[in-house]
Amino acid sequence: MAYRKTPAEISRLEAARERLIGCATEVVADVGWSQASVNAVADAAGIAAGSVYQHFPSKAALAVEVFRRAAGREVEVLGEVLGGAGDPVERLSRGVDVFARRALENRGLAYALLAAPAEPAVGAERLDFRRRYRALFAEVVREGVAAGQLPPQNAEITAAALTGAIGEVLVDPLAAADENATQQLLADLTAAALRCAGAPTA
Amino acid sequence: MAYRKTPAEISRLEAARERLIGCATEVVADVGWSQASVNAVADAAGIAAGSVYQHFPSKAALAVEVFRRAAGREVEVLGEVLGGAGDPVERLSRGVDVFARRALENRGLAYALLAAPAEPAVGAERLDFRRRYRALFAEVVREGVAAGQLPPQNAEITAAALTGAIGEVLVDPLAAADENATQQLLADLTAAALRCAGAPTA
DNA sequence: GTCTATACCTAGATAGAC
DNA sequence: GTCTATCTAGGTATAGAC
Repeated sequence: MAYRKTPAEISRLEAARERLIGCATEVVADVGWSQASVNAVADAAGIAAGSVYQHFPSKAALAVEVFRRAAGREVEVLGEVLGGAGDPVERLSRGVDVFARRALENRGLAYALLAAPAEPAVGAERLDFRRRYRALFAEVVREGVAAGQLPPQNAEITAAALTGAIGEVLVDPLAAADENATQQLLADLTAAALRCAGAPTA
Repeated sequence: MAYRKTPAEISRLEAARERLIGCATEVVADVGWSQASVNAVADAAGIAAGSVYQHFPSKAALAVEVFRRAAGREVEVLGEVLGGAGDPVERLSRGVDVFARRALENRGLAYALLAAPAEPAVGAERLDFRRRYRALFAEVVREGVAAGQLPPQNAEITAAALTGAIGEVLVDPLAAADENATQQLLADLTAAALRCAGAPTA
């Protein structure tokens, strides 16, 4: 009788847990937090509802983990683009484009991350991550101001406007049905974002 | 035995209904939709939970009425400012200021209207009203473009950015603790909004 | 018409068999 | 470890007394 779990046992458990998180993410992207009951998630993962509690102490804990994984990826990608090569305005432009593009490519998940009704624990995470998005935008705006590329401004407010604008576009279910519309939408959104930061219009 | 309600009866019923809506609005502004149970609302109104159903067929119907009243007031006020006197850029500036100011003055209600988790019926109303806000902003932006005061742009996207920026500011619980901070916040927000629409910076 | 009491449903969580 | 069955809590809605 083993007093510790063997490496094989651990990795199997890890795998099951990861699988559960992945399935839960799909369910949430598909039907939203409010419809993602423990039963629905367990069904999607092909396990019994009770078994979920082998991996997470509560539904809220699973939901938070799902949120953190997905939102964390977005913060990472956005951070790389905004902190990457090029002058601040170029990076801002690419950042808005990338953020919006990724969201439009996975609307269900983007909506769940940005706006969909969720339990308080997830709501708290959301506030935290929105602050992170805004902090990333704010930093590049500050750099642009420092470099003389952008006029003096409250970078935090501008960052909030950028985050809000992108979110608002996604919330509208009518937006961007086809590929051409998406391209135009991204162009218009990027233009509005650059104006918002005070960048000279092209 | 009267076959019809007397005027006195009707007005008493109306009054009770209005009172219920008012109390429900306060509860929602105070604790949010998710915590505004029928019991909580009935308690606030000083009636029994069951009596709520004398005035509304369901909790959802009451919630929708609460939302419509409150959101309708905001649309009306915003519409008057944006459609009032002055050139388009002036009106836009005042509109952003008024919208944000009213929201900051009643944060609980503003949060409930703009962002707080809510049941699907309320969520649908919210989408509808956000579109109305955006339509109002978009109209004045179009007028500004037509008048040559603003550069050519997608007015819908700009309007979404304005709505989103204001909403984003409100969601952050850290913002505007004191009066001075509120004034600065409004100034910064208005400046960002005007830049977003391409108005010449002051 | 309003209250009290309760039925009923949904959904999260648990216990014990296998 | 996973499943089945069950318990429980919270909240909407209803029934019947007053």
